[in-house]
Amino acid sequence: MRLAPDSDFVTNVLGIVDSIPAGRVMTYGDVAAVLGSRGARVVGQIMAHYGADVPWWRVIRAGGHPPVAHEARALPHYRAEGTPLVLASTAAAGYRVDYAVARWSPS
DNA sequence: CTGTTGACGCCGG
DNA sequence: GCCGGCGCCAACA
Repeated sequence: MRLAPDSDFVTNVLGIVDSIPAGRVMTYGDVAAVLGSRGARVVGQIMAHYGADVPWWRVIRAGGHPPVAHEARALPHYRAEGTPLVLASTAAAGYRVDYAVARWSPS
């Protein structure tokens, strides 16, 4: 039951994500806000099915964590793009994006 | 129109 | 600072 690939909502979301410059990130909630909606979940759904064509790793959760099942997959991208990261005290705890610095707002 | 499903967000404990 | 619960929005059966 995925969202309509030809829907404006999907097109807008993918467009916004694609407009995020390297080294910057946006939360699902921010992307949804730009669309005038608070459907942060919907944005996640779109990313899950159609995010393959956009830099999905630049879209993170409000807490600064990458998608729950993709943190390891996104890390190399962040390192390559120079995205501000905050390594956890313990290596096992993983890492999180320095949202305060890497935050990006489309103009 | 109602129910179900999420790569989510915020608040309270 | 971590964990759990409730709320939101869009699309499909």
